[in-house]
Amino acid sequence: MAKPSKENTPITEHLAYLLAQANREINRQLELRLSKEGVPVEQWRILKVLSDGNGHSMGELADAVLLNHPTLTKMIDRMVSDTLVYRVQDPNDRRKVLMFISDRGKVLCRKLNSLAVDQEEHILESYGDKSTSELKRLLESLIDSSN
Amino acid sequence: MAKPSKENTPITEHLAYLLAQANREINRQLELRLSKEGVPVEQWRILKVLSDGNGHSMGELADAVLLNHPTLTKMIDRMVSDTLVYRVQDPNDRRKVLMFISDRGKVLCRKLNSLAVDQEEHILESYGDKSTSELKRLLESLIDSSN
DNA sequence: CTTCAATTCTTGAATATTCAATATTTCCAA
DNA sequence: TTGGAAATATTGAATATTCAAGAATTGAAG
Repeated sequence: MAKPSKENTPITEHLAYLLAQANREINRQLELRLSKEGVPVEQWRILKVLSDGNGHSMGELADAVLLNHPTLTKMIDRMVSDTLVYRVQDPNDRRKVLMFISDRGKVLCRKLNSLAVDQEEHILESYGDKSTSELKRLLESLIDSSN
Repeated sequence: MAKPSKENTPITEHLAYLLAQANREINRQLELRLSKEGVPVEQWRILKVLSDGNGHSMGELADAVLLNHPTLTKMIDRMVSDTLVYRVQDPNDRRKVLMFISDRGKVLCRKLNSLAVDQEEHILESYGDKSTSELKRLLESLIDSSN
């Protein structure tokens, strides 16, 4: 009996591939909902992070919304033009810029949240309560174990 | 007691966000390994799909490797320049192009496979056998339930 | 103090991706 | 048959992302 080799495992069985595929699909669905308000997923994430009302530096934001710095800077430029967020120089460390959400941003964020909740509920229905929370748990622990 | 509302759930608890985060992290690690051979993850996927020796049309490939058509076309152009793959017009349907892997592509693919296996083994170690297979199972079923 | 390395953010050029339009071939209904 | 709609792949322009470099500020060692 030959020693089992993983070297020609089909791509569809790799964890990296399954994650990419699931992410792509769920993201596509979310995009579809949020497009009702003409907002890309990343902007919703930004608004959501800022909606705690506190100032967040660009670096902090970039980490939180999974974008690298230059991409975030350019996206924020657009959102500032749309008056969804605004910049304030950090008084304690003038290298930093603190981002805040505007009133207009808050209103938009609420609409987007409810569209996103719709999606989560749709997933819960078709995929099941139990599977969803179990999947979330496993993903969190995978992320933890990767640091 | 207020009715529990999901509308201000932190972003980190959304399934879409957890998937994006996990995908980003695992993909980053894989990228790092494959960069030893200077090959992007998508090219490895392409080689892997083609390494069954059969011809695959561009549409089929695009689905399999999670790229849209124009992006794939341009990536394939590069891989043809590198003589990793080659195009053949499908004799049965001349709208289609069949992609094949070259000998050079096969050699490279074997090296890449073993780098990828390294990663999967690293995940198994730090994350555990049980969690990994359970996560894979749940991801597969999520993908299924999304179609 | 002063100098120099580290941190933070932005910019511009290079690169990659996407959208819409095009070309080719096949399919099918009239 | 044939004429038009559908399927397949590519192209080019518009857009977005990334990489490397730069500007400003802080921190800290000498």
